[in-house]
Order: sequence, then structure tokens, then C-alpha cells
Amino acid sequence: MSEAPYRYTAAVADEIERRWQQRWDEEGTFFADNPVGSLRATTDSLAQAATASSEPAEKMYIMDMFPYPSGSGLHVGHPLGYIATDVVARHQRMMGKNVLYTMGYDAFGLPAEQYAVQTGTHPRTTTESNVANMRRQLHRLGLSHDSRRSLATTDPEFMKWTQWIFLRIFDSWYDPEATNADGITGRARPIAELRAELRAGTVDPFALADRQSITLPETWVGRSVADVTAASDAEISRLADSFRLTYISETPVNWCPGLGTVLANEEVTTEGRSERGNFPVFTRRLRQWNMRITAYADRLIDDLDRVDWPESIRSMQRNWIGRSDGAQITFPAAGLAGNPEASFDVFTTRADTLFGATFCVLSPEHSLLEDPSALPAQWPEGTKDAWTGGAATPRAAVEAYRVRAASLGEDERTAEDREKTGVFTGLIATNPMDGREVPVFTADYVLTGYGTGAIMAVPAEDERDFAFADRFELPIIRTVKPADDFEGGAWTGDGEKINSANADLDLNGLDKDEAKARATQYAEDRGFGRARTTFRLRDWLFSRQRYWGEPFPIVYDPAHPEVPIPLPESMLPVDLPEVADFSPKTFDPMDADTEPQTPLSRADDWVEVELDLGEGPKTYLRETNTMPQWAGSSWYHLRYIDPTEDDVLVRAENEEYWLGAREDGGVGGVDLYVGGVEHAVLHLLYARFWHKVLFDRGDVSSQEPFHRLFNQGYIQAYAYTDSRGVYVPAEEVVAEADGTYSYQGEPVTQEYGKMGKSLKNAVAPDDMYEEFGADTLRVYEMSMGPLDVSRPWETRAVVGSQRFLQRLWRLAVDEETGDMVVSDAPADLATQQATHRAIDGVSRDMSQMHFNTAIAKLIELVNHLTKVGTAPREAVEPLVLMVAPLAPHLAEELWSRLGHDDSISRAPYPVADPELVKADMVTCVVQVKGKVRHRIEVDPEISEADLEARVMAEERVQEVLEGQTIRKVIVRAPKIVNIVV
RNA sequence: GCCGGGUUGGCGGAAUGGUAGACGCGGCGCACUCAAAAUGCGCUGUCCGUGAGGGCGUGCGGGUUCGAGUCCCGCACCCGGCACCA
Repeated sequence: MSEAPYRYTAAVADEIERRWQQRWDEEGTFFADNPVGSLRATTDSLAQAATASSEPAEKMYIMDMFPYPSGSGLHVGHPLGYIATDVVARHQRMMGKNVLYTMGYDAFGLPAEQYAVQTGTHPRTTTESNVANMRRQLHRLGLSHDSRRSLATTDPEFMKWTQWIFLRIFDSWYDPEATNADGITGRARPIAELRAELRAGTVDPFALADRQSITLPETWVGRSVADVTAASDAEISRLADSFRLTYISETPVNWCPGLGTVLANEEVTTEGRSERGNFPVFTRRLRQWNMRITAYADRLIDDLDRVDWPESIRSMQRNWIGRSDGAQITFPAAGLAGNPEASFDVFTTRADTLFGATFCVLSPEHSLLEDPSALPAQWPEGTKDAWTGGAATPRAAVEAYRVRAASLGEDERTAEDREKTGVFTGLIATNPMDGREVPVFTADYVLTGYGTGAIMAVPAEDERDFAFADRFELPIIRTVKPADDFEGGAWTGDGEKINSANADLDLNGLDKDEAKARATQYAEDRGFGRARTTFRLRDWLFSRQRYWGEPFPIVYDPAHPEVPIPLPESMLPVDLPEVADFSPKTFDPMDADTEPQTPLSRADDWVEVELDLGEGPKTYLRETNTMPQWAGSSWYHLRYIDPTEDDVLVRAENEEYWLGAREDGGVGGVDLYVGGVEHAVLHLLYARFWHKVLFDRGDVSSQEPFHRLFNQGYIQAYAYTDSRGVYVPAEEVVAEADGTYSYQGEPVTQEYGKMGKSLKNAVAPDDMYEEFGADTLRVYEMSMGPLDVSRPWETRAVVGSQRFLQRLWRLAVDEETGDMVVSDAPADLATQQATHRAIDGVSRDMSQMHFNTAIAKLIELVNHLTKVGTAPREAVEPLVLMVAPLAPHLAEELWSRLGHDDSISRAPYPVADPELVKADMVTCVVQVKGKVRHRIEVDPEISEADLEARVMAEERVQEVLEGQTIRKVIVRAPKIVNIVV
């Protein structure tokens, strides 16, 4: 080490990196200018803009999925995506773009709250220290963030606008007939406009409610549009309230009295107990806030075709939304006490099979079964023993079945191999096609949350219905002719219609699609059905019984506790109260009938508040639920744009500049959004939904939040367990010659997967800085493979990236003296060509985010220059410029030592000279029957005729062709000649 | 079951239908050194051959093509998502 005092070691790297990071901070090197407002051009960048041109720089908005500021430090897997976006941001700046690039923190959430419950430390304290720690760790990587735009979702000034958006959505209803400025049908409109339309009778609330599956207040059920126009203002107002995009409803949730909280499905085990604490969990209807995301289902699917996202993610979203086109058919049902006109609706995607419906099935939670005592008191004639479930009457059978169904967990109920169960309800429905009487069953294979919660069963063409019919000895009528080799069961394939005719309609002989259309039309003409689209997507359960989340900007008048009252913007933000206890009240774990008592509900001084909301000072009660963690992440991309504005969410000029619709036909949004695939559905769907509401309400000009999405892979790692299954430190595991592994002489088992502290295989970035420096870590992570593929971490391979940077350094700096050794003499032709070929290839790779191959080409150039001896400036300068996005500190240092005063951050990226990219000679491959037999060096411009002549004249070729007849010669100058014999 | 993605040396990975294995790790050898480290240079898919060269090779089986890791058909395995969704 003493021999080379100026070698690029970790210590030298550390000094360089800290020095440049400080300078970047001091000079605000990475500040991005807004068109207007407080983040308008700084003096420096104004000066720079003036020297360039009067045109504003082209923009580029690059964003990472922001992290939760966890307390347990980073490992080297975390920053993979951040390094990649930083490389893109730095490259784009050198390409002359105005780059918006920053980092925020998704800081509400459970860990800080749980830590608070255990230790009494306020979540805000924990959160702030974690954010500070994470900022420091990321800063050390040299990420070129605009620090002025950084935020945390817990900042009161951020939370204010989260609450403001909540109110915006609360103030909206979805008008499926309204057209947006740019031709999209369906739009959120102010609730006041709905009240006006209801008053004027220009909207039919009953049709609208039916279309959006909205339950109207009971006083309005069964009334007409004429009743609406004649109603009082208060009544109209209540009616309009049912259409809000944010609403309260009794929603089935996972209630865990032992923890005193409602749980997400992921937090409930297959045994129906809480993951944490192992308490019983009950499915109960509780009063909850919801967001009507289902109103946007069509647009959320359709606009997936207008964004540049991986196909896999788009397909996951389509899948999740689950649009399915079919028909809703009404079946009259006889046998219900006091209701001779009873009927129920079924949803089917196979209206063509109506003639094959031989029974119907209601979900156990279906409204017709809510009062089993209205069911027949005796089994109707023809009831088979198997249908009764052993009960004496339909009432008893259904009652027992419903109780059983309620006690089953979701997982048990939907277990794949479970045999079909169910009981006959005693009700008899009429098939509207041919008047056939069919029995009505209840069975838990029909789900209450999908379609209408009721089906017509067509055992001949549906596997589930077939299994049920088989078990309960129900008739089967085929309405599609199966293929000849069909072996029985349900035929779900295509085929000619059979057995499908009544006096007025004959579907026989038609194909599936034609028959579907005809049957649906027939149902519509006769008034017993219509085409309908259903979605798998459910509305968004938006309330949580937690402390560490955004409070709702909602109060209640104690006289009307069922009517939520929005607070005016002037009263935002609603801050969290100080409380003594951050945990919700817990109950007897077995007592399902308890009600959640949120942490906020016990802050009496906060809950009860005197306000003047236009009726003079009055006492109101605050909403005590908090918002889910998804809230902040649904819109932070907007706040990055205008983080300092206090009077507006985001200024229109700035939003349009950074997110506006694109020339290539894109609908706007962040230019590049990088993050893990785990957010493929929920976060991205919620953010798209909020963004679309804001678009509809005129708050933003872009229709999608994220134009281009990129999912980075994960850095994975090997973990090792000993004979007891306990993890041992991966670092100290030794690979044995026979391919096994051992730790302290004992054999251990290798597994491959995530990196994590508990798996004892986490590698801390700090250790990498100490051993190699941040630039080496950056280059290593970018060189490991394509960004979207997961790959294993290998500390021992990091040295390769360090050697690359050391060789680069050595090209310019004498390791003994520290002097610059770059030559100002002109480079030889081979070096010029090597340089320009590298520029050409690296430029292409960089713009496609192929950093691994870009680095390979840079290494090749460095290796070439190493062989040359003294490196010429005309090669070293472009090389340093190309390295700058990847290893920015080293590049800045060399750039400065090469005599440049300005930061390399906005130096223009090198451009290849096409003349020097062209090769003088290329290798032409001579193949015989597709096998390589010879190679010759030829001029790249050689004509096909000349090339063929050259090849045929070669001695070696003659030799190989000896005694064979040439049938054909394929010439692709200058690369290949294939001789077919 | 359905949807999406994948399978290339000892390892990470390169290859607009046209020289399979760029670049890196590891390994082997040489130079420098008393020696080691570091550095530089060379070799490194596999089998046969002293060599020139040849055989075989991109999960498996077919096909298209003058030519296939790449395109098409079928299959196996792996990863991810959804799933009694009517």
C-alpha cells in the first residue's frame, strides 16, 4: 500500500465522495426549476438557461416508489432502484433535460405505532429520527435528489392536502353519462350539481343507483323520479349523499376483539385468527368509510392501454379489476311467505345456456334468506332427502346452513378440493325462458360479493354446477353440443346450440356468441333481463382504527350523528391529538359483538370541538377513524412538483409542465416510475383512481399519474440454516469441495431468497462504503445484470467494479505522485475508434437503461486505453463523461483534475462521430451448410459480388469444398457467406 | 385451472434470425518481487487431437429457414399473480 499512495482506494473514494456531496449540497446542483412559483428558476440556473436558448429545457420527471422509513437500517438490496433512477436522472441532465428527481417518505404506518405502544415514544419522534437516518444513508450514495422537494406523508403541510383530496372526492359523484373535455365518457362531478339535477329531474337516481350498485336510503326505495322533483331540499340532499365517491357503509370486515382492531385479510391466518397475538377473528359488518373506486373500473381498465407499463403489471390490474360482460336475468321465486311476487336476479356470462338452467343457487348471505322464517314451513313435494341437510323444514335447514357458513373462514370456504355443500330453500323459481319450475338452493360456492350473489345453475356447461348437480341428483340439460371425444361432465367449450328453443325464440344451431346476443335481447324485450357488466373489484375500505394515520376532515352534529359534515379548507389540516395511549381498546377475545373503540375516540378534548360551520358556533364530534397508509402514496407525485405551495395542491402551470399530456399520445404522468412489483395492484390502482378524480374535477391536466412504469428486480441472497433450522451468519459459511456448505465445521443447508437481518444474510451499504466506496457499490449494482431481473448478491464480486474504477483512475492519475498523466497529444486512430464505438454503444444502452452492458463497454474502453500506455485526453474526457452518471463522485473529481471548473453534472454527454464508429475491416464468416469453416477480414463496404469472389478464391475454402457440388451461395455482405452444398 | 415471465459455462450475465458465451467473478499460467500482496500480460464451454483442426453444445421433442439461444407447434421444470368470480 505504501508503494502507491495515490491509488483509488476505499479511503480515497470516501474523501472524494464526501467532498463532492458537500459541494453539490452547497451549490444546489440538482435543483430543478418550476415554470412558476417559489421553485421557479434560481439565479444560477437562470444564468445557465440564458446561455443556452430561450426555449425552456425539455423536462423529465423521474420517481422512485418512496420507502417506509423503517428503523432497522438499509441493506444493499434496498437502493437498487434508487441507484438506477439516479443514473437515469444524471444521464438525462447531461442530455440537457430539466430533471425533477427527489425522494419522500411514506411515514404513517404500523411499526412506529406499535413501537409507541410498547415504549410510549410518540410515533412522530420515532418517524422523524428514522427519516433523518434514512436520508443520511441515501445521501451517502450520492443520489442527485432535489432536497427542496423531499417530503414525508406525516408532514402537517402534506397531510393538509391529503385531507383536501379526501374532501374533493367526498364532494364528488360519478356521472357515467358526462363527457370530459377530451372525450372520455364518465366523469366525477360536484355533488351540488347532482342536487340541482335531481331537483330538475334531469337525472334518474334509481337507474344510476342500480348501475353503480348503490343502496339508496330506505325512504327512497321503490319511488319515482316524480317523487324526487317534488321532494324537500333536505330529502334531495340526503338522496344525493348516497352517490358520493366517499361514503360510509356497513361493510363486512375482519374484527378482532382481542386486539381491538379491524384487520386486513393478509393479517388473518388460515385458521381465522390474528397473525399477531393469535386471537379469534370474526367477520362482522361494521360502519366503515369507503371510496367508490368501482365507479372508475372501466376507465382503470381501458386506460391501461394508454400507459407504458410492463405487460405483466397491466395484466395483473386487469385481472384484479376483473371485468366480465354478461347478462342479469330475473327469476320469479314462489314460496316466500307474504311475498307472492318475490324474485331474484342472477348474473351470467352465458345467457345462451338459459335453457339449460335446471336449478338456482343463492349465496347464504342473500337478502331473500335473511329471514329464514319466511321460507316454507314444509318441504315441497319432490324434495329429495339429500337436499334437506337432515332438517325437518326448509326454515331449519337454511338457518343451520347460514350459521355454518358464517363460521367458516374465507380460506376454508374457498378451499380448492372441498366438496360442494348446500341445502334446498324450499323456494321454487321459474325459468323465464320456458316456464320450467326449478328448485332454489343455497350453497356457499356462490359468493355474496360477486355479481348478484345468486346464480342460475347450468350443470351441463359449468363444472361447479355439474359437481353440485351430481351430488344432489339434479337434472342436466345440454344446450351446447360437445365434441365427439367428450367423456362426460361439464362441457365448457364451444359448440352448436341444442335443446334451446321456445315458442318465440330458437337458438338451436347457433354458435355461442350469436346465441348469447339473441338470448340477452330476448330477455330485454320480455323485461326479465338485460346486458350487464360486473367487476371483481370491490370498493376501497378506507378507514382504520389506528392512531398513526391521517385524521378525517369530518365532523358530526350530535343531533344527526349519521350525517358526516366536511370541514372547510380553512380548517385544514386536522392534526392528530396528543394521547396517552396509542393502542385501541381491546376486549374479551371471544366477544364478537363488541365495537371498535379507536385510539382517537378516547381523546375527548379533541373529539368534541366547537366550530362555526355556517350555523354559528356549535359543538361537533370529530370522526375518530384514520386513513389507511395508502392515502399519502396515492398522490405524493403531485406534491413533489409544488412542495411549498400552501394555498393550492399544485399550481396548474407546474403540473402541466411536469405531468402534461405527451406528444407521443401518452395521457401524461411521471416519465419514469421505478419500484418493486409488490405494488403492482393496490398502490398503483389507488393512485390512478385518485388522479382520475382530480382530473375530472379539473385539479390536474394529466389523466394518469405514471406514464412509464419500470419494475426493478430484487437483490437476493443465500441464507444458511444449521441442523436445528436456525439461521447462521451467511458471511462465515464455507463452501466445501463436495458442493456442500458448513459453518464452524458443522454442515448447514443453503436456501435462496430475500436479504434480511433475521436471515443473517444482510449486507449493509455502510460496510460496502468502508471497503470499496459508494461509487464502486453503485457500479457493482448496475453491472450485475438487467435491472428488471432479480439476482444474487455476491460480495466477493464487488471487487471487479472497484478494479474497473481503479484502472480508470490510473489512466489519469499517477499513483506514485498524484499528478495527472493524461496526454494532450492526438490519439491514434484505433483509440479514436475505440472511444467513439464506446460512445455509440454506451449512449444506446443508457437510453434503454441497459446499464450492465453500458458498463461492459466502458470497461472495454478502459482496458484498451490501459494497453495503449499514456491515455490521450480526447479519449479520457468522453470516458469520464460517460462514467459520470454511474460513478458521479469519481467522475467529478477526474473532471475537475482535467481542468474543468464546472460540475460534470450538466456537462453535455459525448456524441459519437459516425465516421469513427465505422470499422475499417470486419470479420466475414464463411459457413458451409451453416457451419463456420473460415473467417476473412474484409472492407465493410465490400459488394456482395466481390465478397463472394474473395471467399471462393480462399485456399481454405477450396479445401473444405473439395469434391462437393455447390448448390447455392448466400451472401450477406459484409458479415457472412453461407455456401450450401 | 387461468394469466404473465423465465430456463445460455463453475457463478452473475452478453448476443437487430447471421462468428453462442461480450463484460465481470472465480480458476490456471507467465512477468515483476527474496517472497507475498498489488499490478500487468495470456489462457479458461466441453470432448478428441502434439498441432492444424474436428465432434458436441443455449431445459426436452418436433418444425420453418441457406442459417434458430432468437420465429412457430408440443412438453417438462422454475418464479410471480389470480382463482368455486357464475
